[in-house]
Amino acid sequence: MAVPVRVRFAPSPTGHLHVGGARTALFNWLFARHHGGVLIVRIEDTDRSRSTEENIGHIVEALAWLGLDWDEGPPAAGYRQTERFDLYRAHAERLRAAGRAYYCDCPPEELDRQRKVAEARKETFRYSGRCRERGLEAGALRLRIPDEGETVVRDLIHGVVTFERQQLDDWILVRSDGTPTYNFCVVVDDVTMRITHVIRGNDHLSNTPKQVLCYDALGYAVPEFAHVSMILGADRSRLSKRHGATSVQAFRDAGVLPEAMVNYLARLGWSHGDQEIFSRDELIEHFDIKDVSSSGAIFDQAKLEWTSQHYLKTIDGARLAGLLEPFVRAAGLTPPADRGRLAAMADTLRERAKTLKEMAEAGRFYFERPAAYEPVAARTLLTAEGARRLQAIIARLEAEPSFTAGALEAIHRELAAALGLKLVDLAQLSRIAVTGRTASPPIFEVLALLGREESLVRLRAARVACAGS
RNA sequence: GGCCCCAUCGUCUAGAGGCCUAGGACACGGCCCUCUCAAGGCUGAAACACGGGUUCGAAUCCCGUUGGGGCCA
Repeated sequence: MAVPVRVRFAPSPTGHLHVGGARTALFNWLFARHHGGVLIVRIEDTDRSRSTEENIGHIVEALAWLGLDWDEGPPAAGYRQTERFDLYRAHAERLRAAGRAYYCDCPPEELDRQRKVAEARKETFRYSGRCRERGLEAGALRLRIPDEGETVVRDLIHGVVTFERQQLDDWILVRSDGTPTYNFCVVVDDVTMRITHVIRGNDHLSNTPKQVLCYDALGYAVPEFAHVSMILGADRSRLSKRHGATSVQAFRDAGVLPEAMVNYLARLGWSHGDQEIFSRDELIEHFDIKDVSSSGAIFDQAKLEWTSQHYLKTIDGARLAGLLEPFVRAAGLTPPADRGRLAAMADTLRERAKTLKEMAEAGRFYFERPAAYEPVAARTLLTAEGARRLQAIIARLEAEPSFTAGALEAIHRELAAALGLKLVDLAQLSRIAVTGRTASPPIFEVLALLGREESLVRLRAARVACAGS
């Protein structure tokens, strides 16, 4: 491998990290790691009005949460466009001195007028080139591009994409107020950072020929490009807030595991045979940019939840307990001080929840006594007869020395047989008494985890709550 | 409006001319398991946008149409 791979992820800090951005970052990261290359994070903050320090923090935090590390970039200095203006100015000057760029003082109103005329004639607007040979000393700096021929973009995902130069024009590198334009900054940055592969969103494909022309004018080799399709909402339009949660942070706060997010995002538009679940190492091993789909992909919340649940089911118990704890607190509950005990509780919950948030809610009864009983079930279960049955259960449990799930189940079974009932009759009674609900983890495990004392308190309370008692 | 990209089940996709009476996964239905709910197992329904070519043969190649998305401001 002659040239080491150098890729970059270049977010604009105008908001939280969007899942589309996260996927682009992931693909860059996977590409870099697969090839043993370097990933650079660059902050594109030239839009000062919308870029904030806070957002940079959010993006960095979200990347870290996803486990995507970078080799160059923040917090080191020099990786923000606002810190690189000297570089842009120097390159602009070089182009101007070499005659590859020239100043233009055409008033914007005139340009607008021409644009409207072109539009009315159903033509592509092109700058007339009026100032090309005027030798102006100031104004907006335009790139002089060849009039004829075509500019070809070789894309690793789309193949060869051809653009007629007739459709392109002498675009503005630096505005008359001295600020460099987006496309110019990107080229200068990618060149000076020695980027070998530009992996970015499909929305930039149309800008690429302009950039290629700029590389040419600067005398630099054009990098490889890979334009990744966009993530769409259910209506096939670009995924945005109105489609629901779109920021990585929102999914983190909902309690989706980072490995689930990474797995889901990787499989959205990329595949490796029929495999659905990939470990981080498998992703790195199998990832090939050529396998990335060229068509847009709809973000499917249901599949993300399935992926999330898969990881919840398989994650290490101790780690699960650690991750669950803040969600329990966020639900206004107090988790047990004993982490092992929390892990045991989480163990009974893990295949019943799609997110950590759901898990905390589903396990609410572990941390507090039921404040109420599910009304419909209470009406049929917590009756005078229910009270008698509860009393029978209580009597047996009071005498039971071994409070294990196995023993508790045996007790319920024996009692049911003795009373001429089915196990479900007593199990549901205990369940609503202890959890307040009709659905919960296996009730005997719940009782065992709660312990004799707490279980009995709740069973007695339910007996008292029975109608006619 | 011009240019560019895209098009296999509802969704993510496998498929790189014969292996396809189109496979997997999510979601959905049924059955089984079962103390509830889940999870799990089995199973069902569900797609090559349309029209032309090329070829002995096309989901796969070419052209067009339609539809969607993006860029330009």
